Amino acid sequence: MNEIADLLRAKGLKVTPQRLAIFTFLRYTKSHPSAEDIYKALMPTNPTISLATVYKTLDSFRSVGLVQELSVGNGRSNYDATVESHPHMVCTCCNAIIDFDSDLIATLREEAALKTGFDVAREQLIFYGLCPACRQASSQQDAI
Amino acid sequence: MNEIADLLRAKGLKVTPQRLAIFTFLRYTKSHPSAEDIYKALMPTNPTISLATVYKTLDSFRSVGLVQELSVGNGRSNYDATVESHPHMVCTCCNAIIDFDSDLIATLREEAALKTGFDVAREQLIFYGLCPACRQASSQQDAI
DNA sequence: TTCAATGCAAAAGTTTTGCACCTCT
DNA sequence: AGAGGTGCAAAACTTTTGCATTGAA
Repeated sequence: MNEIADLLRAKGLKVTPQRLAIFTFLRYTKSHPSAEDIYKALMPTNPTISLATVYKTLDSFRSVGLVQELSVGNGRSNYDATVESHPHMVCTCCNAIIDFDSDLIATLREEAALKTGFDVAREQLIFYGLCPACRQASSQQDAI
Repeated sequence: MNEIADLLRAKGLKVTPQRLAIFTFLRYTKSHPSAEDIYKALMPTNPTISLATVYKTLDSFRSVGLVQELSVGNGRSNYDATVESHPHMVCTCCNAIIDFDSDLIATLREEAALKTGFDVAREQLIFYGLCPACRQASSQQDAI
């Protein structure tokens, strides 16, 4: 009946209202929220949730492979319920983080293993630039 | 005469003993140190240096393009005096960070721009895995 | 001389931890 | 009933900031 509860149970995690809320939120957003973003988003509907629980839960999820933790260099972690390896694009103006796909990842990973001698387990490919909206805003700014 | 002093001056930065020490250290290490690593490494020879100065200096260096700041997900920033875009390999066991090169970066960056519509300015490509030494150590561990 | 850099201490921000209580299984 | 999860407060860590002093140009 409850798909998300089954997913948690399948990973050996107890099903709690907090975990359901956090995972459901992450599953249905594309915003790559931080722990605090998640906490604030869930406050209205889950008034007793605590930030510490959000952190602990995200760590549990990460260690069983239900979410991916990103370090885009903003001093905090951002979370993504899409766990398949994929690159991210970060807007240096509005801080948006968006997903995209690339067929080059496998090749790059092989090259990395070959050139370094490491066993490569995963990767984090992050691109930085201006999103279309911010580019337009800044070019209008230039025209003033 | 002093190549590094000239480099700083060329970027419009005042030349101070602290800046010379920090940049020289970064230039001649391959270890991708954190601010605190740098502070500790310079303490013996520069007993009055402060951690705040290290942070401020690294930020100055970064903003004029003398160093690159990395976020490999260990909760702090690591610094690299090689500013050309290149991927990094991180050992999840001993935390070593090593550089390597790839000709695929330009292609990947083009693909990123095309697929997302962003103006891409830079990227950070980080691979995680086991270095040869740690792999050997862990396989010996397995054999016990 | 002037303006920027330094160093100290305090503050800010994120994440972790200890512990008592609660609740899934 | 028992193992594990939650929530609170405190602590730990990294980084930033304010400000008086120092030092480079």
